[in-house]
Amino acid sequence: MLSRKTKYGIKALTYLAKQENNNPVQIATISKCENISLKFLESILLTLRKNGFLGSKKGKGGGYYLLKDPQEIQMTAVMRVLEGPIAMIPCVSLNFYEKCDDCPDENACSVHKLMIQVRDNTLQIFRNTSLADLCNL
Amino acid sequence: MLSRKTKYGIKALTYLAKQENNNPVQIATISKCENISLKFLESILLTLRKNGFLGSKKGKGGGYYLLKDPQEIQMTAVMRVLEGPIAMIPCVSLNFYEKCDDCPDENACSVHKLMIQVRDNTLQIFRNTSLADLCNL
DNA sequence: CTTTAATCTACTAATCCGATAGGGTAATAG
DNA sequence: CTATTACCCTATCGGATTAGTAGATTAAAG
Repeated sequence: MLSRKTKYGIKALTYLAKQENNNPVQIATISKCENISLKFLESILLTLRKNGFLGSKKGKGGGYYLLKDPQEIQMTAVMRVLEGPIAMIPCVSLNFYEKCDDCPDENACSVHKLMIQVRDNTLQIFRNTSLADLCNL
Repeated sequence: MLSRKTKYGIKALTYLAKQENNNPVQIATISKCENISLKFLESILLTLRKNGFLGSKKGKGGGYYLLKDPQEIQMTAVMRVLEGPIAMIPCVSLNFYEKCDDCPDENACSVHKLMIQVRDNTLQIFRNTSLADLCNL
């Protein structure tokens, strides 16, 4: 399941990408327009800033704004920052790999092989989709 | 993330499918061979039985056995029973649909459109994979 | 009929994680 | 200086996951 965090994060990024200019937008504005809990959105935008997606400006006229061109923002990067692993199980994760404690041999595991297929397919979709694509779709 | 329940369930099904004959196999046997907590596995096999995948036999010489040919068991069915929705978000789920409370218009939602693609791809993999395929892979 | 080997059922518990709320701090514009 | 806004820390609440415990039920074997 996709967490609300990721869902809200993507929605917020989309909102920012749709702005005409790249002026700072207040958290409260996004919160209202997208029906997202203000405090929750606050923490989400913070992580997006710390991971290089967003810039921020404090005080009057402040807010958040995109740091990169929406076309340069791959969904793989967004997903990994907000949701964590893209794979459904750690033993097939590229960036969050972890061995299963019950599997003596990964290559003999039926679940492993199945989930590698799912991962590869999902990965391809996210790689081929940028934030700009999301706005146009 | 794939739950342990699903992972163990698939492993157990695979184990049963690999048996020469279709004689009942005890929970304890599967539990030991696949390193799965006995009581947890017990409840998983129970749900698989209640959903028509497995038969059971009580008493001496009892255990669980497959009710269908492994080739007839689609991974979509297994996933839906054990894991629940295949989609990453309820608003794009075929069998577990639920409207998002924050979305006034689904068709305008960027997350929605993205997740439909992921769902379709994942679904295709699960549809094209049977329990027999898992054993051979 | 008794023993034994299994599944079945129900209750409980620990742990973790998602989601959200509260309150205070820091920076910035006017 | 004051209002505005992002920043940061903490606590909480609920629900799902992953088991563990105790006993009931059923069926086969002798």
